[in-house]
Amino acid sequence: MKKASKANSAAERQQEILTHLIEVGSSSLDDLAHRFDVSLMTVHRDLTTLSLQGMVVKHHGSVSIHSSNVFESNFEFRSLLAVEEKKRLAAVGAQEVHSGESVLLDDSTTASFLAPLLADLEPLTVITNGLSSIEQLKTLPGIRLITLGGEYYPKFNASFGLLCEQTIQNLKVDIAILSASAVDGIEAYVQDPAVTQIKRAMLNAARRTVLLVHSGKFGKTALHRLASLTDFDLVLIDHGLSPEHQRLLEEAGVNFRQVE
Amino acid sequence: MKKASKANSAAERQQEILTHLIEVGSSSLDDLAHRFDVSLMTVHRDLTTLSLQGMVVKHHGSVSIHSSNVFESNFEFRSLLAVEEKKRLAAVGAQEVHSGESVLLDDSTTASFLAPLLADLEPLTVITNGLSSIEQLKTLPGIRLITLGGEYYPKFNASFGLLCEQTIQNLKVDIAILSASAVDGIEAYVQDPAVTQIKRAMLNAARRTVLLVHSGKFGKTALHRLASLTDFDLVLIDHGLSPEHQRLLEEAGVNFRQVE
DNA sequence: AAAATATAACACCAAGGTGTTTTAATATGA
DNA sequence: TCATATTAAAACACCTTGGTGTTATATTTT
Repeated sequence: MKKASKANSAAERQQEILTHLIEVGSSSLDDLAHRFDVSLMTVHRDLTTLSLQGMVVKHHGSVSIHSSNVFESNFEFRSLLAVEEKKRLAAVGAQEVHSGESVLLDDSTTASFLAPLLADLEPLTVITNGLSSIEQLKTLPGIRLITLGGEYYPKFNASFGLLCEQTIQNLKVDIAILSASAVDGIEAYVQDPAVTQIKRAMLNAARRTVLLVHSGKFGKTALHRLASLTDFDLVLIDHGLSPEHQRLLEEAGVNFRQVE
Repeated sequence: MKKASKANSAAERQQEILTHLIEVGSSSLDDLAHRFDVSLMTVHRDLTTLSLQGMVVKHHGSVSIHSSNVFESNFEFRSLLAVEEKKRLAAVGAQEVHSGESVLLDDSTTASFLAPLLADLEPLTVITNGLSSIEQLKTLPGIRLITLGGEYYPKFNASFGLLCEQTIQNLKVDIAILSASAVDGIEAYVQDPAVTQIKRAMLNAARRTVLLVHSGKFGKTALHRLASLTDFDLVLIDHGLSPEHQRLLEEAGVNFRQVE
């Protein structure tokens, strides 16, 4: 069991509690107090804060994460999942980008982890519709940032729609780095039609395409098919991929690499 | 002389000190200590903080603002000037917007003050290229937010360029609310060509147009002519406008109003 | 009604911010 | 160049604030 690291601030502990709750679904207050080594009162206070933010729901003596469908696809929610794996994927993905190139990043959390790693590669042109990436890139000197506009979706913290698609159609970039919601067989899937539309446009606008995908997304499916893995020039996956899936990819001729 | 209002936090006082320094250019540490009613030591500490941020430069016994040309046109810099007047202008400007309409906001600091005031007017569609406005609007429920993409300019914390212009040309909105860098006679001027281009496109895309302009900008000029004040359906100015300018506007038939 | 859980009230503690005093560094004038 | 005055920095103590735990009171469950 992961020992709860000593939180040095209230906000941090609340984040840790939330992460823990996402993993286990729900918990008793007693257990949380013991696990994070604070009093019951403090747990109460933390959970009240989290529930005011709409992150959890309190019952009598227990809490559970607030898992409406809406929430589960929230940017804030997704950004808490498998953070370490995504960061490693992003780190390896960043190595595919070379100084002087133009890079297209999608709205995924994985891409937003990649953004700050591009600082060293200046001069560089980065194009993205993700607000999180934009916020990080705007502070980096030497990076030319092109923002993609469109209709803003809070669920993804990014802009989509016709306006966005048309803009992308006017671009041609060196490399596009995307993620996907699910992979079944050698097909990549995405939940939302608006997101699918933009990712497709991005793929068409790039000379090289890279897919970053967490192994936990394999064997699942989502509503919209984005592309085959063979359509990508490179697919990066973390080390948790099952042997069957590995064999499948090899047989299909997918150019993939497992990081670490 | 404006009495320095009691700051309730260190960061706030540092902001106030910076604002003061922007107004007066430079000052002795003694004067600052007296003016803000703190000890010399605290002034030292505040100024060290500000100089580490590159905002001011310390000399022996005095400070001056770090006024490179770059800095003077920075978004952060401009956003400190005449904050109160701009907020009042924004408040009155917000009254021109009606529930259910579509609103175009430019990249100005004045417009960014207007953004949070739109929360009550839902349902509402807001379209802007200013990151500051976007950040504020994205948290408001009931507001449909359309972001305008393009090449990001750190100087204005917003996106401009051909991509942005083309996007705007595909839009038609109820009302556009803009600001300008300077007004000479009845002509409104803007410093930067990229900004001018986008503001012009915004004017063309709107049925009603409103200009928010601080009285301190009258009698000055800037590189690019944006439009005549008569081209705007309404011009809002704070109460500091000189009688000569008032007469000039009246004679020219400008539909203007002085707030408060 | 009794047990369990939630909230409120209060006291305590740690951290950051401030002022005073002391010491170091820098500028000024002969 | 040196002595002196002025300013900067360091050290320390005080105060305020936000966070925490304990105890007491209220609420909910069973």
